[in-house]
Amino acid sequence: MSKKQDIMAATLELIHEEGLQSVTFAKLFKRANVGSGTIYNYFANKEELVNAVYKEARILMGEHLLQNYDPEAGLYERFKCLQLNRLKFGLQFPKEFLFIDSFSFSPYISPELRNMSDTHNSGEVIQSLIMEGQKQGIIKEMDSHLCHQLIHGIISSILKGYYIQKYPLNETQIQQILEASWKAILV
Amino acid sequence: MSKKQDIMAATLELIHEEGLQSVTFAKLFKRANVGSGTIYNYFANKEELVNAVYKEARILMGEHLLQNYDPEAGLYERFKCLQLNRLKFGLQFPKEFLFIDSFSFSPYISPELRNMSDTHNSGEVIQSLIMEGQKQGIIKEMDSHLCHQLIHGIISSILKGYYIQKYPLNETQIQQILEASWKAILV
Amino acid sequence: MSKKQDIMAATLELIHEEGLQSVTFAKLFKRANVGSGTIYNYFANKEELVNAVYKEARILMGEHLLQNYDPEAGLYERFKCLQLNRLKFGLQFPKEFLFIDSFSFSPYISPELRNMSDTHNSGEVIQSLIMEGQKQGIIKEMDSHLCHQLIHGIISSILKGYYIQKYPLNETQIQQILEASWKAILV
Amino acid sequence: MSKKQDIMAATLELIHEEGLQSVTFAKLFKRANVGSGTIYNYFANKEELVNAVYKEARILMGEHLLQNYDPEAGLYERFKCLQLNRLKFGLQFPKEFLFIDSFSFSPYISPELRNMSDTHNSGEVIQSLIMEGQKQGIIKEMDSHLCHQLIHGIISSILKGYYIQKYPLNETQIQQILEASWKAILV
DNA sequence: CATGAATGAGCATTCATTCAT
DNA sequence: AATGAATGAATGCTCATTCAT
Repeated sequence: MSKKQDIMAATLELIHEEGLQSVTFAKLFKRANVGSGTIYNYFANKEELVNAVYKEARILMGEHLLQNYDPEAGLYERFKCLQLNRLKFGLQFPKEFLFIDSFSFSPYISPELRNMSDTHNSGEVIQSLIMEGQKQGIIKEMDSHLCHQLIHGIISSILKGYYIQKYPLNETQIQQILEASWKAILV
Repeated sequence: MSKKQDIMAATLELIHEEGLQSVTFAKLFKRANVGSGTIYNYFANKEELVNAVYKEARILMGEHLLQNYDPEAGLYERFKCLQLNRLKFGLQFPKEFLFIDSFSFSPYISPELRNMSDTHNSGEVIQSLIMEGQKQGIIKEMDSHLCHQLIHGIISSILKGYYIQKYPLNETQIQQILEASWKAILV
Repeated sequence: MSKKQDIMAATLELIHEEGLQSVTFAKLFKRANVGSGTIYNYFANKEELVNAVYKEARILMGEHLLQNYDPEAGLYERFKCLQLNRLKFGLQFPKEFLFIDSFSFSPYISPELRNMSDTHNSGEVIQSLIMEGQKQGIIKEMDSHLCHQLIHGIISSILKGYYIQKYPLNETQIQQILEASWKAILV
Repeated sequence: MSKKQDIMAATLELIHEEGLQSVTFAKLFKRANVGSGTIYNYFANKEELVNAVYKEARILMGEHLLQNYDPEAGLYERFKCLQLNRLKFGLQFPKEFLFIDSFSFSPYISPELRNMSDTHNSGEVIQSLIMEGQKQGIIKEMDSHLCHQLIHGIISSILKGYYIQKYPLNETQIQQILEASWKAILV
């Protein structure tokens, strides 16, 4: 692995373990096993580093959100696929998921980055799915952003409870969550 | 207002505006209009101060969560009351709500404080409401903590979207959210 | 005991226990059981307080150095009396002795105070005793201040070793010390 | 000279001039001509710095105490050599001598360091010299630590008087002191 | 590219001192 | 006379950043 990747991996780990506020460069260099000046060959400063880590995590998430997505499938099938992909991403990449969740509203992340469209524009896919459902009279008429936020919020919240071991998340629970989030927005 | 309250109010404001990591004592003293040593008459260090602010916010929230709660009312009525109280608390006290939301899983907050039971134990009220509904065959059988997390998560997520002005939250939207969170957990 | 004496006693105790550099007013007020402003009714600042404590210790020592001194006694008798008084003072008042020993050369103590003549001028008594012995050909001819310093130094040094329990100091040892210091300055 | 040595030299100077209690980092950095953070590349904190300076001074003293010491020489010759070495060390290195003298009983110096054996164990050499003299019936029978303390005390005390210019210390005085300290412990 | 000693602005915290009560 | 909350200059220390090697 390159020095650059060592540094970014160490950054993500440390933020996950201790929170951004206690991630010092001293800890970072020790963890990444690089000299203290090395980072400045790759990043102009701490903020750029954190933003790069954020961007990488967003790209990774974007790659997962549309996996196995079949635009030809039924509305419910497509909905379930999107929700499941998000949930599975959170289960597989907890550090990345939490990092994105925490920093998406942080002033530390540049606005352009925060609003970047995920690979393949998964955000727009969800939005149009919602509007399509509403046109068909299946999904309740409401502000599509509100609706979007609602179903994302369920996944985020469930994952956070899982991370702190409030409950297990096996196949049964996962199906319950997908159904619940679907029923929440039906007419 | 006492100096102690000045300090705590300034702390909450600054955390809301810039995040904990950029709350320096210099900013704090300027905002609270006190001398730099004054805080140490009330708090041993920064961590104790933040914990005190957290505790106060939790107490405030606890006072709101069970307002107008009628234990004799119907299941749905009681559910709506609890969800509405939480939503209204978030609307009325955005700083306190976000602070609690962000720090409830932070190592900065002492475990005892994090697990404090809210005034009147609103948490238990919700848990038993869920179990009551499950016994009656109204609410879907699932891990009650999962169910609890799910309905809280909807409120939190919706509020965060509102705070960054993704959509308005007036009476129509509020009713939609209450219904959506209810339908999500029905059988 | 008056507040003023409480403060001075606490000061001496704390200097003895932890050294001047770690004697803070906070510790002082706690130990003396007075309010933090009280000291300023008696002393303008910390330096004045320490100087007052020094002066009191010097006065106390001065009162002991000439006890039972018989100007009519023989030279050796008088010498032994002076040395014994100094030694006994150190044994009876270790805090005062060490405090005087440490601060006699410190810039913290005002020059006037450092050079104060002890009650009854015990310093001059010793100096003239030395010169008298030199005139009689009993005490070696040398700078009288050097001689004075030499015999004082023996007592100081022996006491410091005793304080840290290097050896006991009972009647046998005391007699050995008096003899040793006497022999040191004989012709 | 390296930065580390610059810092240690400045520390010793400042302690000598103003006492430990007034050695602030601000003064230290100015005197040593280094940046304020530089010290932390070498010492974890102020206490470690002072201890390092103490250790260096002790090592320097240890190197001087046994200079020209001839184990085959007569008892008096050896005694004079040891006393003279100590006295000359104090004359040549007043800062180091006073620093060691003041801090040897201070809680600021770690116990391990305080009890370090000087290079070549000069302490043990003196102890065995005393015991040898006692066996031969030349030196008075007394606790050997007491005896040791007595002859060291004379040198320390004389040096302190010299430092504040109470008297000169040229060849005549030095010989008087060596004789006096020898006579003090004879039978 | 990679390093790490050196830096100094900025930080949390301490503490002698003041002053209204 | 006695108090202690309030103060802010000063302190020890941290840490992102620079730069000569």
